[in-house]
Amino acid sequence: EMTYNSLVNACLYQGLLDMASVLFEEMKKENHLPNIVTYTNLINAYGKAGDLRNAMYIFKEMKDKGRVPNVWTYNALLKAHARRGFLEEAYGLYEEMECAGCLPDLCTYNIILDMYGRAGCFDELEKIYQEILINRITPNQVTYNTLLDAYSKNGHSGKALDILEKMIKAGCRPDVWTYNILLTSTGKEGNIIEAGQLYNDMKEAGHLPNIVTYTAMISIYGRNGLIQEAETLWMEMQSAGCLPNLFTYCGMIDCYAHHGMCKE
RNA sequence: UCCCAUCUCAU
Repeated sequence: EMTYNSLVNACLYQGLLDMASVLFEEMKKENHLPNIVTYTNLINAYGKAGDLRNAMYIFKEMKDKGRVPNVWTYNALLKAHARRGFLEEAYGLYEEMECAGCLPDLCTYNIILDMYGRAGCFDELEKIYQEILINRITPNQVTYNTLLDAYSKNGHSGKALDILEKMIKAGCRPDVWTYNILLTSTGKEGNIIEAGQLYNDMKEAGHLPNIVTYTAMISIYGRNGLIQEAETLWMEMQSAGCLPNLFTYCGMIDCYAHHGMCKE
């Protein structure tokens, strides 16, 4: 039974959802009851795949079999709905968890904040943020990054700066994600110099750029015809031991394609 | 109050 749980979870960890579900079914046929971690991981995997139907099915099944969903389970299901844009359903789950005696944690709130941010529902977002404070939960880096991303993506750069200030005042150090969010939105607004400045600030603050940073910067330069700069970063990235991924290649190819350099 | 799973960024 422990072996089955481990096998299913190992498959999920490797992204082998199909294999995991085969083992999961086999496990049940042999009358082993999957544990809550296994159920939660499966819900997560289906959620990531955008497969709400199966995520919900697993959730129902676990309840039928007497496994009691915990915060992690609800968070997984919540995120699955949030990412598909099912705001009402997600909020329903949030209320359901309260009824089930399952207290929302900061992850729960972060997921909901992210959901409203993506949807551009700022009134709801503010309401949730207040709820966090009322419940005397201390926002963490993820919370601030989520808020920053929500506001800066929607053109509210002034509000985003307020958040950043709040974050720092609260003693929460901006991390790589924070910088990535800031430089991406700054670049999209056409402030290329400022984006480059943020990139330098980040390094000076002792943060190593990651693949997301490089991809964002390369794309910013590429969109603005600064091919040299994009190429320089491309090489800098490799010498830093950071390998380009599909996102990075797309950024670089776009850069060349939009400036009549198809050969490259 | 053993161990394992959940939240935010780039094309």
